[in-house]
Amino acid sequence: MPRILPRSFYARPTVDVARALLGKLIVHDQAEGPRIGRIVETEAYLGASDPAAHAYRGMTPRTRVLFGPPGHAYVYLIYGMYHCLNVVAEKEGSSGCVLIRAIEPVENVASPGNGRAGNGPGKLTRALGITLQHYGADLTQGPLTIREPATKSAPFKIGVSPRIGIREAVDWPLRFFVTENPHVSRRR
DNA sequence: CCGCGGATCTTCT
DNA sequence: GAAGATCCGCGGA
Repeated sequence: MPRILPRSFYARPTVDVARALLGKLIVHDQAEGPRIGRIVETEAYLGASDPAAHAYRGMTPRTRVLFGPPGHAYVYLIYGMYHCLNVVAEKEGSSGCVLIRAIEPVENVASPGNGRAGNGPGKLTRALGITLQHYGADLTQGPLTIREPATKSAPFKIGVSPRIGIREAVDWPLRFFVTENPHVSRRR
């Protein structure tokens, strides 16, 4: 099995984690077998210094996990309908996190109908079976982990752009994606 | 192709 | 009580 990323991977600046997560594998073990997707798009949310971040206004019941140790999952429900998966970064006490915005299907990730399965933050959680029950899950052990691919993937270029769907700090270049990958989310 | 609105509900004010 | 780190389908051009 591919190697699980250690907690030290997440205990560094949020932007570094957001870039380093590109190409890594999200593995969700299920009874029927592991669902696996390759991360191809991320966004960095910097915490206390970032007006677009959920943690910007301080700790609430929802954002509690953001202030804890790195390498845990921050899952929340958006628009009453979709879940979004974030990875807690920085050392404990800081509240930076990385939103996973798109995956490339690798294993057991079904495409519904004609659309793609993982090209959007709400769609990839549905494809991987991630829900609020994964709030706070430790990504270095247990059924939900992030891993280094077993076989080295081909080198790729990282594209940078402003983040999508936010009202504050709209120009900050904190979205990162694998260039020319068809599973990156569509432009607005 | 583009823009608009509806779905749906938790969270915080 | 309103807004929200979304997505899809509809209608018009």
